[in-house]
Amino acid sequence: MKKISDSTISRLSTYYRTLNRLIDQGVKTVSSDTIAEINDITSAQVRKDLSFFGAFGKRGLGYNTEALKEEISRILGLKKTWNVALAGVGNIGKALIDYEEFRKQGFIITALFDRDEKKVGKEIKGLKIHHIENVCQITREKNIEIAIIAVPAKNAQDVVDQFITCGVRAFLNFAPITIKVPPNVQVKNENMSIELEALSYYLTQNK
Amino acid sequence: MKKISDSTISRLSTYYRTLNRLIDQGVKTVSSDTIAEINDITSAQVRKDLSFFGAFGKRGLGYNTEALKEEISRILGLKKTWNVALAGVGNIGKALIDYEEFRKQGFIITALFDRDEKKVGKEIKGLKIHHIENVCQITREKNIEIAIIAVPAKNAQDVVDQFITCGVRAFLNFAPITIKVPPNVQVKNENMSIELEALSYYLTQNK
DNA sequence: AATTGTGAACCTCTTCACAGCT
DNA sequence: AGCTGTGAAGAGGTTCACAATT
Repeated sequence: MKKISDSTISRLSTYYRTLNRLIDQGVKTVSSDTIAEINDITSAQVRKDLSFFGAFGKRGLGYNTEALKEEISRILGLKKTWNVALAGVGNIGKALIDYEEFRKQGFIITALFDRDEKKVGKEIKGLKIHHIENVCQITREKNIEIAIIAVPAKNAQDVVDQFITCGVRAFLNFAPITIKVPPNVQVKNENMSIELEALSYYLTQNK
Repeated sequence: MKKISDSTISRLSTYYRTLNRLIDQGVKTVSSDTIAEINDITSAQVRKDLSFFGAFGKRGLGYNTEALKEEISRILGLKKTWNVALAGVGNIGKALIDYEEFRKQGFIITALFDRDEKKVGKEIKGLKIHHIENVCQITREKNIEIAIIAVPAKNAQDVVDQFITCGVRAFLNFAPITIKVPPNVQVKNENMSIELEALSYYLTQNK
């Protein structure tokens, strides 16, 4: 399949949320123009993004909200639930365990890992904290497909490498460091300081 | 000044981290090639990014790590500390209060807000939780320049609007919704579900 | 000899604009 | 009449490749 850009994929996610909200409000049909306006983009962008995957609208009418939501859900692979491991049970990690939004979209944190002996063996929300050494055993048992990396920067590459040996191919990385992975593995970064620094840059330029 | 792309700015942040690490290791001089390799990009990209702001290297030699770090720090506006407000003291919000990385880069959370009467008046880490109604008073008192939005999606636009009336022009938004702002206001999004959904897409395509 | 700084070429993403369908 | 789907044009970002400098 033709390579679709990251921006298109992340916009599909926002359309998905938009559609959910519209459906909650009882809206049955929506135009690309309305979706665009809600998300501060152009309607051509919305139509182009969708066109990579098919022709889901009706000319003159727009899109059926329920049907389009289903299509996007299928495209993004949200028809199933995903078993997610969380490595690093610090501040950020603990907050993510309770993060409703993940669960709602079908991402279920089913395994916790840490390197700190004081934490290993304890439970959080009914989930036992495992030592990172046992990553392969647990990953197999729990059928983990995605790992969230919330460990300190200096350990992040190591931890990812271990998960990769166990066959995990998708990572959400919170450590402020570039993780190196082979081409068949995907890393998405969630680097909150980078965004704050962009704001700092903006305010500095526009004093 | 010529408009610099968001990607250039966020790469500057990663160069900044890279330089800090190199300096810690006692490295005095670095080439664009080394910086590139550490961050999995091309050396031309590194040089081009820096060239928008000046000529900081020496041909044949590379860049002085300490000097380049100072330059980037100045460009990004990290020479000062920034007073940051946090709206929404839920899971995510609480984790951010303790997030060392922010403080280290000079982003100091100095005011907390929530709408929940049960939380208002309480303290976390010595910071009193204020009602969102008092946002202008506190924002002025504490000289807030950036606000982190960690409230539920349905309240996010409202809360941002209130901050804008008080003169705040930079937002880090964790709510999974597109915030509308006038052109002189900047919003950066930290939407963790979007990244997970991109991983879900990737795994679904590459089964 | 090594490495920067940069115009030009290239590539990718976005927007335009309109034919085609409902 | 209204709105989609899309080829073509346009804008923007990345990489090339090499002259300039240490």
